[in-house]
Amino acid sequence: MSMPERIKIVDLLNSTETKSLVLLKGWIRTLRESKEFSFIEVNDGSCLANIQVIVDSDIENYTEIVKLTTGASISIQGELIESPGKGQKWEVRAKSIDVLGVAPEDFPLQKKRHTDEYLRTIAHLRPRSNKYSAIFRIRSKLSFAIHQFFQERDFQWIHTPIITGSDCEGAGEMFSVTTLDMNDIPKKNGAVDYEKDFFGKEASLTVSGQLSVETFCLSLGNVYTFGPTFRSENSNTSRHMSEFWMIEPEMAFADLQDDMKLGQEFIQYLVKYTMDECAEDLELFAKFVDKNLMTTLENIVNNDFIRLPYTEAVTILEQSGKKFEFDVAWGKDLQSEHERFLTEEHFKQPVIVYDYPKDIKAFYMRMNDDEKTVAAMDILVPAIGEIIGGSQREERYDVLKKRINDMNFDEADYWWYLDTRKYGTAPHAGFGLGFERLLMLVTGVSNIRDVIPFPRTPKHLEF
RNA sequence: UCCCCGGUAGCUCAGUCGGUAGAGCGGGUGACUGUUAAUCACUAGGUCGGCAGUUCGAGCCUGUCCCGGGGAGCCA
Repeated sequence: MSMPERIKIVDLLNSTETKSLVLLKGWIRTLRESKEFSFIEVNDGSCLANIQVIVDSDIENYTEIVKLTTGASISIQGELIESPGKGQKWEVRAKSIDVLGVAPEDFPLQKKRHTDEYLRTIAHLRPRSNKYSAIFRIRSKLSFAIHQFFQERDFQWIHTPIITGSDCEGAGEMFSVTTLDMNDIPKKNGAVDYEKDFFGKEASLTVSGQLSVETFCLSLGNVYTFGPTFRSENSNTSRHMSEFWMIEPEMAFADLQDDMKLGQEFIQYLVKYTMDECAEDLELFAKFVDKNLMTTLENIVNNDFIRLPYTEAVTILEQSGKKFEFDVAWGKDLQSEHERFLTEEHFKQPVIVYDYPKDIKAFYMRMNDDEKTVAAMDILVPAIGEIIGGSQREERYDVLKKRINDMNFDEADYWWYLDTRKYGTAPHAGFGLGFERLLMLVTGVSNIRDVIPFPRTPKHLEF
């Protein structure tokens, strides 16, 4: 018989019939040895479950095989049969096994639960564990679901630039991009002479694709970005990273109500998608990471989000009788503890707070008729807090120009942004959703560093 | 950046009043033989985060630095 093609373990486990000859390859998760025959559990990353391989002692390299340890990679040819043992439907009776790569005794992953902190120090090996392989399969599936959601609704995916010369993105501290010799920086009148730099001007990594994507919104209609985003804030929390992925939809001829509707539908779609398409992986999180996970997810999918004007949110907080570390007052931004009270204790479900005081929000948000608030909205979810921040954008040329001047920004920096309002302006709205925060919501994982392959945070650039 | 907690074997942790180091898992060796994080026996394995100090004596007390975690701010 000729060498069969490699079959993935997920396909073996979903098999409906026995197979006389299969070829599978993977990494040993555990090996139970005896003199006459042994059990090897093999995982190839195609699914959470392992397949059990039976090795009879009469195969030629038996003594070599039984000395293998967790982590070794092997190639197995054998027969797929119904398992006579309990606990699994199928198993493979090996005819021959080739060792592809051994794993010496200092292999850092063991057949037991490790802490997330430890696994973070071996981020190159952690996807070989059950929990992390599940996270990264879900991450991949959800990335696809994001495109599917928007493509089904005729949103165009726009690739906004990673390197920006715009110092007006205004969403946080930026990383510089330069080819200047840091040991010999050219100066002009005491300041860095950026004319000598690669782009001939100061350049940075993007903190948001929003301003760029707005120009496409006002031409292609409904658009979105999905890509990496960089912020050099010195944030040391379980919810922030220096490099993360963000989704920013932007809808033409849309107002804040449309924006809130889209935000809710988007989150519900993605949660539902995970429940339907990643059920086996999700079960691991419901069992070992967050016992209430399925209840939380079902609550999100089955109920409309609460829509709450900022002013009413302040009233609720003031009348709650709850002692907060930070005072609640109209005009002040809601603190984490306030947001958590609203979504976790008071409503016990996602809450959309909207119409915030203008002084605590960005210049591009649309001024409401009361001249005191802007058409902004934040979607708050239990355990994470803010997962979406969005707004209807100021489309009125004069009003936008005045806001830019009132905030002492240089109008010249915003010439192309203002142009979009000068020529055929139109109402539009959008939001930003942190992809990793969504993954935290869906999996119950409590530290954002554990839902991205190699986290970048202040003072951490390993791997 | 600020506040709090922690750092002991490869991993997870215990360590009493300050008297010089322990367990489980993992590794090795053997037994068992349809197991399921198998089980049983034996065995190897330590700069107690670094440096300085107090003390006859420090894993334990003091100072300082490094690292990790939780919370806050900034936000997604």
